[in-house]
Amino acid sequence: MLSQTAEHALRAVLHVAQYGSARPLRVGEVAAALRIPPNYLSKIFHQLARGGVLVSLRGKAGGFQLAGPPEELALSTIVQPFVRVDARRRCLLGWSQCTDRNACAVHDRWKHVADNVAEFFRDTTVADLLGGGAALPV
Amino acid sequence: MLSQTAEHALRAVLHVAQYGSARPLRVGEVAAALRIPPNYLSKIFHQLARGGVLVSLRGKAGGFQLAGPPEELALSTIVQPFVRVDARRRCLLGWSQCTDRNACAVHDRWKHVADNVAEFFRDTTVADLLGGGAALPV
DNA sequence: TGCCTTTATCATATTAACATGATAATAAGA
DNA sequence: TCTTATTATCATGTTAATATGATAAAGGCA
Repeated sequence: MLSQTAEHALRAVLHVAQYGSARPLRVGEVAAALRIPPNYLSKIFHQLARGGVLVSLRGKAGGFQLAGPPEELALSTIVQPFVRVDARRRCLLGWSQCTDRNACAVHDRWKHVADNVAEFFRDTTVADLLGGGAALPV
Repeated sequence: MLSQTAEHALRAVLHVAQYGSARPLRVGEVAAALRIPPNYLSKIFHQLARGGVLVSLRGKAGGFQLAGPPEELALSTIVQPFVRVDARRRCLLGWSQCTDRNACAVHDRWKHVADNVAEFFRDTTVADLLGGGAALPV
């Protein structure tokens, strides 16, 4: 469902949201906690910073923190830089001209399912997940 | 959502279902109609035959046909040989031990969405799509 | 049997995702 | 200013998905 990279991003942002409110978290700390290759996570964090999800602080006592309140951070925002927005992929059969008006054979049935997925990512925030009381996986 | 290979499989099986009732369709015909590389489709068809979706006939007047009635052919059956069944992937956060009892932070919310997707593939048949009257994309 | 057409299979190339390693730039503090 | 800790960036390696090319095997038919 999500690429490995997007999954790393999601887990890492949740980690920062949970443990990074007092001080910025270093890439190395987060990478070790989540078993993500440090250099790889470094680039993911950099992209998240460019995307406005995290802010970075260089030098001693530096690291990454959430750029805004968890209540306003949707999962779709986190994942967005890592999913290629490919028009072909919006139709199950890869038909680029597939719209409501000009529908492919699976369009109507698939639309409900796809919309459901999109809503999940759009409407679920980091705060929703942290508030639930469920533990974050390691 | 689907890999390129699974998408090819789906489109090709729908094509066979629509045009292959009178006689078997050759790989080359289907590949040309759907703009899928012939050698690539050949292997996809072979896998579909091994998976019981298609039957193959060699030699002159050979080709591929549906192995059973379209009413009994679910999309999940077609796609199954081409999606790796990876336990890690069943949890959005990649947590391999994520179950209803031992849930990750997104488990409950994600479960509904994922179940919805699984139901779509399980409950939608080839007949459902052909009967709708909508054109098949090329 | 011999020929043609088709699927079956093996070998290899291409591309993108995933990951690692090394170095540069930046910031804080002694 | 110098050292150290950190992010930023460049270069490269690895792996899996995607795709191509060539040959082998099988079936139908004169």
